Amino acid sequence: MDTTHRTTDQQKPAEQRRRELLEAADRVVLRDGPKASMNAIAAEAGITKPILYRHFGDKGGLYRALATRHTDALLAALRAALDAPSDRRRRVESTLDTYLASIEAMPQVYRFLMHPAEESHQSEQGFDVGRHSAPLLRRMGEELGQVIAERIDLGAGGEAQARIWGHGIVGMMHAAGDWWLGERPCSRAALVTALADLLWGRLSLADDRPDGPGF
Amino acid sequence: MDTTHRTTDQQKPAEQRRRELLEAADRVVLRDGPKASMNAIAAEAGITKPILYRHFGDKGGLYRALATRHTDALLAALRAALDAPSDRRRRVESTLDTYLASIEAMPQVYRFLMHPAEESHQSEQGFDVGRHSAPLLRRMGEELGQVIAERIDLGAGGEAQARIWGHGIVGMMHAAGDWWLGERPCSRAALVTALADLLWGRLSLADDRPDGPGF
DNA sequence: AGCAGTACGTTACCTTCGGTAACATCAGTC
DNA sequence: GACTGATGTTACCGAAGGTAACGTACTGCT
Repeated sequence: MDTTHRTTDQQKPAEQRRRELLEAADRVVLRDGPKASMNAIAAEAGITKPILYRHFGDKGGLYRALATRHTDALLAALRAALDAPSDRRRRVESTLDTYLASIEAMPQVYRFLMHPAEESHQSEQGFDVGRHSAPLLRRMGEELGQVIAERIDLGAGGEAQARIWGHGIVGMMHAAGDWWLGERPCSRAALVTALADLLWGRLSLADDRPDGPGF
Repeated sequence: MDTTHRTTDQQKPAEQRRRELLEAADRVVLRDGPKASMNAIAAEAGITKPILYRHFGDKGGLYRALATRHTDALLAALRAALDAPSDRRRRVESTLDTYLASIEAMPQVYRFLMHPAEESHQSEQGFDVGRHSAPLLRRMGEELGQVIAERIDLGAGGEAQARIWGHGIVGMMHAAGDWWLGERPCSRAALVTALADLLWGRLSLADDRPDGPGF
């Protein structure tokens, strides 16, 4: 009963502490890349491992908390772009550009979220991100599908179609963005235009090459 | 000099042995999922760890060899679908269906290739696949981009655009397929049609919902 | 004042895994 | 018969995730 007093007194510092730990983890991940170990994170936070485990349960818990911070921000930005008051094409381009700008702005975070042990030459035991990146993409796909279903009249079976498109478009965005971030073969604007063109059916409209059968 | 005799005598069994080991690894991966350990694979092959390391260098090497077997088959199937003698839409649908049929036929292999430690409740140290799934998607994206560039006349800057589209389409296919494989929300044919429709620009052609602004 | 509870923190340890060194064995060659 | 080279073994290392046991400071209660 009277524990409420104590707990409320402690809960604020607890949340605060949690935030500090997450920020420390963030710093380590940004510095050491995805091969950051629990020991390293604990050291950066000025504490030791068991505290991390008391706060986050296991490594997955820490990662989940860490990922949520970033993915929430990304999702909010995407929702804003999706809700902007302009025509459909512009909104698609704006959404694509928002996503690409985000991953361009924080490539370290992005790589951590999406690609586990990228540059670890020894003992490739990084954060097991493959298990968590999928949920992120799923979330984005589901949300986009929902937006499509809400906004566009696709007739019978439109909701199913909208979900498929949501996941498909997110996957397209993700794969193209990932490749682009690695090779930087063109400007962001060019990539956005090309992807929007693809979504706008230019693949079906382009002429065949004269020398061979059409694709 | 005369070592040639010996080496030729040994090289055939060596290749054979390698195949046996790969098949054993395959079995373990299919059975134990992605949490298969080198010890488990060696045990399944009836040998011990160091032999695996002599054959494949490190875990990445084993995985690469293992992945190559499957991805080569997949890529060959995709190439065949891409080269079929029919119109562009049919070929796109056929390629999508080939990919989806492949991952549907061997979901275990697919999950192993794409998702690391999916269902490991303890010590999530699986094959570090996130590092290798990307290269597979990259390869597919590059190949598709090349095919698009070869077959379709996209005017100036067409090659860059074709590469973007290649990676984008592969990403779309992959993400939608991954989601579909997990939830099975519809038939394969329906998924193929929906994705082909998306690629054919139906997103830009559909009407807005009457009650809200257009997407 | 003295006591119980609770969160914080540490050291020391366990297990598992990837990876390797050292040694043993059996084939064919000179 | 000694030599070479591949195949196989046992035993081990280091690093990682994760945990148990213990100590400590602060709190409110009696």
